[in-house]
Amino acid sequence: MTTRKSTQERRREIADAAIKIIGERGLREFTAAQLAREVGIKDGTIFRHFKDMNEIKLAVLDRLQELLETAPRGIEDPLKRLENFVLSRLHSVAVQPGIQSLIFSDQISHALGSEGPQHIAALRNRGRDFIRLCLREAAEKGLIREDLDIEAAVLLITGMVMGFLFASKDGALTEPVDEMERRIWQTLRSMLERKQVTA
Amino acid sequence: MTTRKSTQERRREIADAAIKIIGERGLREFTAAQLAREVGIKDGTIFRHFKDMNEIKLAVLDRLQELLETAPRGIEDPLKRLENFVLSRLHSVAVQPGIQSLIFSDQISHALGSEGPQHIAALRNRGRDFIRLCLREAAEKGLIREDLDIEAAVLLITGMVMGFLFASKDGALTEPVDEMERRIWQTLRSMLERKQVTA
Amino acid sequence: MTTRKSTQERRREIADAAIKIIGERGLREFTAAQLAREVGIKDGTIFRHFKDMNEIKLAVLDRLQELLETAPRGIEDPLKRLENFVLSRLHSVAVQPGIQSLIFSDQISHALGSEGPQHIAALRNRGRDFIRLCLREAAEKGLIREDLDIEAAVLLITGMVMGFLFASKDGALTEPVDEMERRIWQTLRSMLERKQVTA
Amino acid sequence: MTTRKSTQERRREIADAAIKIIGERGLREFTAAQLAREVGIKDGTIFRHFKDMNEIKLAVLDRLQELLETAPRGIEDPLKRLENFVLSRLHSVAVQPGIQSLIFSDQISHALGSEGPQHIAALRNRGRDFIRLCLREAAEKGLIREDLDIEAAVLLITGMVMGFLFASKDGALTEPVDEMERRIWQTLRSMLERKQVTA
DNA sequence: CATGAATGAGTTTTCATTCAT
DNA sequence: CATGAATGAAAACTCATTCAT
Repeated sequence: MTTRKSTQERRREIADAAIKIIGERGLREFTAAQLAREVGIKDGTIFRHFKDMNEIKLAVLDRLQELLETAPRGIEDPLKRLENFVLSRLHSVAVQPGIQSLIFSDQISHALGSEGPQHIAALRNRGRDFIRLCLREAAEKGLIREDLDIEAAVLLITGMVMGFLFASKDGALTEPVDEMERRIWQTLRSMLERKQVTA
Repeated sequence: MTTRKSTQERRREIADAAIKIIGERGLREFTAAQLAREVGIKDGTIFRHFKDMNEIKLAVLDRLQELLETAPRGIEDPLKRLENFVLSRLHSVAVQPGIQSLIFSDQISHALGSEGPQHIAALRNRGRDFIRLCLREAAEKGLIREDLDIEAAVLLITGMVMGFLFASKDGALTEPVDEMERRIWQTLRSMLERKQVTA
Repeated sequence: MTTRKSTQERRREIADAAIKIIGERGLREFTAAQLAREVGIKDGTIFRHFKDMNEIKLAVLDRLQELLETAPRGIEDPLKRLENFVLSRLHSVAVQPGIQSLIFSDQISHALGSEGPQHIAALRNRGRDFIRLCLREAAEKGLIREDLDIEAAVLLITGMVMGFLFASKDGALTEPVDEMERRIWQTLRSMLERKQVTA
Repeated sequence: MTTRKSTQERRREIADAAIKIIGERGLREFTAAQLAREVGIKDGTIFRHFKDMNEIKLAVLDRLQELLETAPRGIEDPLKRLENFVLSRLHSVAVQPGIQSLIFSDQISHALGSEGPQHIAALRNRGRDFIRLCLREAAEKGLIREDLDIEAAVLLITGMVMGFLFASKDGALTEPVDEMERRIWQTLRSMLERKQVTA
């Protein structure tokens, strides 16, 4: 009955199980036993694939990084690139809330110990950097209003994803998720726009 | 050596210690022993003041509610009311990051068990309701652009606080905190504004 | 709201509460807190009246002795005396099962520590002695069959009370309690009787 | 130093240790730590073999049932069957007093919680049922006196075992145990007998 | 590679007891 | 005489981790 798999496979399985558990049930349930049950092996076996729990947390971090590496490239128009990025994040909130939830909670951050905050900060900074770059390019090309405070806008855009995430978690959305996704982008869009357009 | 205090005092001390610990060190460190050490009593003594850990979590919830009950009232201008609210939240992020952090993480939510999400959702919904009311009133009075999508704006504003919170946690602020606070509100402000003004 | 009573009164109250608790809920519930609640005082106060829990157990023993001191005296006919004794025990089983239950369980015995078994044995021996004396006198007076094995009969009679006690606890009585009481004595009676009588 | 045994073995060891401890030292000593010491493992290890203490109590119940399943079958003569049964119980009192002691104390009953009394009652009722059946058959076959009150006799016989049990515990036996066993059955026997026989 | 038994350190909680008020 | 806060020790579990098989 025992399914034998390579360590490589098992490592991914375990990391994914960890993400699922932490995201859905919180850090308190993130135990070797739960992990093992989720993967379908016995708890002792976990440590054949990972030295200790800390190594698993690091693997989780790596996995998250992979899963988030969806920043669109190769699109000419910076605003279009931003739109893709934002919509993809908003969509991932609706589709796999666990992951986004994980990134914007302090759970792993704390779990990882002293280096945790740095790791997680780095992860989040990638998103900020991407947004900042898009905005700068758009500003240079005159695609957005000149007086836009780019730094504030970066915070606003990253925050919006969170606002959407928590609202959907709390059941506080007054409209269907997919409609809301569009409307959020619309609102954001009109904020960035050159005023003249609407004059 | 023994410091004797009333149960009432101890309960508050313990609840505050809980907030501090969860906010700063995460749920994993939220144990009777840590709580006791923080307060300066023995761990068994905790349970002379609280029936069990769950009761402590509920006390934390109450305390959070108290700390957040700062929604400004009595101000005529809805936009001014909103400004006060947003600035106070932004400021509290800078001053006592633990609390805001707590509200926008799933930590207590999970800790509180099955009813946790509801409790926390209710807490967060208050903020949303307040913002929604301000925006509606402002819209009626013609103080903001007519085509503003109020629901999207609610998410955007709540999210902004989070965006600021996480950016400051991550050391991702390019400017000093207090300046950033002002700039964020400015940016938000100009977004809500009637377009004609800038025509 | 506090009722102040003399230590003497409190001691009896506490001992009675102890009997009630141990009899009805078992030794595991016999704690200072439960005792205090039953009596209507706070747990610390228990130790103003008793040095420690052990002293309470000894008081329980004394109280049991008192409650059992109902061995009838002054009746001429030894068989009548025995009848009174047996019926009174059987009746007490029905009326206050806790006490009898206590005497025939090892609960206090164990609770009292190393001297417990002796104390309890002494208590139970009194009943045996009483029965033995009645039977001997009856034998001498030719009121019971000559070939009766008195020692065996003593065990049989004491056991019968237990048989009745446990049957009534287990809901294993096929007839109403009071009828059963009579029938048991009848059966016992006919066993002791001289055979000639029924020839 | 570590002795490794199968869970199956350990479960039996632990259940037996539980019977020994409860029987000899009482429920208060029935703790995971004592159990572990008796078996020679660490206390936490207990819970690798049993979910919790309650599961151990249930195992004790099962084990008791096994140990008591000695009701003789296949003997034609109902009185002979009864004799075997009674003598075997009396004997087990002398040989392994802990077990009988356990069945006629409220200890496990209370320990098992709300369902405890039922479980234990069921266990005791088996004995009663067996005795009742023997007596009924004997009555039908005219082997015992016609006027015998069967229900009273059932109580009397079960009680007798207890009477013997407690007397031997209390050191109240005036004769050697094995002689007493015989004499008790004799006395009982003569009680059941048809009167005519002795006329 | 996987299991299943064992462990040590920790967790929450209970409890007898002390003592300042 | 009574309370209410505090304590130390022990209870019942839990959990990461080790290792013989």
